[in-house]
Amino acid sequence: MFSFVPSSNLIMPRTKKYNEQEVVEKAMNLFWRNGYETTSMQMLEKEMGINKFSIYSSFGSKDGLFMESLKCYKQKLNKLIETLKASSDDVMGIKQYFYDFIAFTKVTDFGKGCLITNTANEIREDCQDCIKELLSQFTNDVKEVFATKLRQDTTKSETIIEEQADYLLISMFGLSSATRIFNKTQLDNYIKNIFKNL
Amino acid sequence: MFSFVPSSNLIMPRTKKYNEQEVVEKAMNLFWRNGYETTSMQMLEKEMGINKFSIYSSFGSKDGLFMESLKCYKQKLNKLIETLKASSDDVMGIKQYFYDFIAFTKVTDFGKGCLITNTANEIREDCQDCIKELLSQFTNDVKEVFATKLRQDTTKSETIIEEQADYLLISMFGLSSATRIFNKTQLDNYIKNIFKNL
DNA sequence: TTTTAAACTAAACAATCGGTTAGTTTTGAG
DNA sequence: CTCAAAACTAACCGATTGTTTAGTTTAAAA
Repeated sequence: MFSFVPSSNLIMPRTKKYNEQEVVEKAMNLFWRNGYETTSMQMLEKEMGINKFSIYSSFGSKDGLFMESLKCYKQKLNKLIETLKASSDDVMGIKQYFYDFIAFTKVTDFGKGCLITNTANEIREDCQDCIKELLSQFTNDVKEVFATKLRQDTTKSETIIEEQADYLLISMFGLSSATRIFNKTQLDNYIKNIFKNL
Repeated sequence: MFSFVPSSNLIMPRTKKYNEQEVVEKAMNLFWRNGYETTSMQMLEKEMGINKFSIYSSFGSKDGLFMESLKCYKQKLNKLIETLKASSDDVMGIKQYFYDFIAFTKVTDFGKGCLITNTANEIREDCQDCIKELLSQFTNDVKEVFATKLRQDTTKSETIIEEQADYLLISMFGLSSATRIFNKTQLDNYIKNIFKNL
């Protein structure tokens, strides 16, 4: 949750020099590149361009900032999902979503993978429930969108739909891992093969 | 590198109470479960059952211990590769390797993923070259074994071999990611679909 | 048994971690 | 203008990080 926003009838002595949405995006990118533990408050201060005090008054704690970063990440990812939902193509739409994800993770030569899966493993036990929850929520959403797309082919049984949706979902995990290591040609080739039997 | 081993003509006042191979394996498992940063020397002391001093005299630093853990991990992974090499099956042999990997990562209900890919993202920049090197070395090895297996089908062109080997390699990355999140049924289903189009 | 050097224990190291707080600056309502 | 309260700066907090070191124990060679 973001910091307290005063209502207009109270006096408002000073305005923030920074935009919380903007700085949280910078924090998100830092977590995405370096993971949770490796990203120190010092690094966050520098990257976000604001003081520690400001970070704490806006986000409460490092964990709080990280959670806000995850929300920010998820919002960006949701835009890709919305594009997929809006697409008139079914299987080809999903394929395009795979390509969109590569572009989304790209930094210079390689991608940053997926922020959630990147950090899910290293996070302390008391935060794991939260991130696991976020992850399962997200995977369910994506799988459902995949399934809806696949159902446009009415010749497919519901069992097959379920199976193929799971298959595509896990393939997405492979892709997100792979963006950090493999080049564009290899990734394109990977996607081509994934969709061969759909 | 392990600690100094004195030659037999020197006097040997006292023997180590622990076996370096054994304790490095315990360290490896801890890194595998928790990642690099989250795993503290304190946790390592407890898990390895030896004192900090002993860890430092044997492995020099936390980084040194981690590198040794990676080597240990790679050795275990190599055993799976050797099994695959020895197999008379070609594509089915690779499929079995996928199943073997799931069993390899399994802890209780879910898997631990791949130690290298789990930690590659969170590691500090000065260590990244090393782990990236290890990773690319490993991926090249695995890809070559896959390619050799695929070549047993002489109807396939070298272009197709190359393409399919890459495809299988990246699919392995997906699998390693997926072991941490998806259940056995979903993983089996995933593997089934991967091999459908080969 | 004596000797000696490595293995061990435990306390302490500086540095950094996430987080706080006292004090100053700023700004807009009254 | 005045002034109150939030935004800001910077120094500081205890705890924990990885690492070292002084001192003790131990076991094998002489």
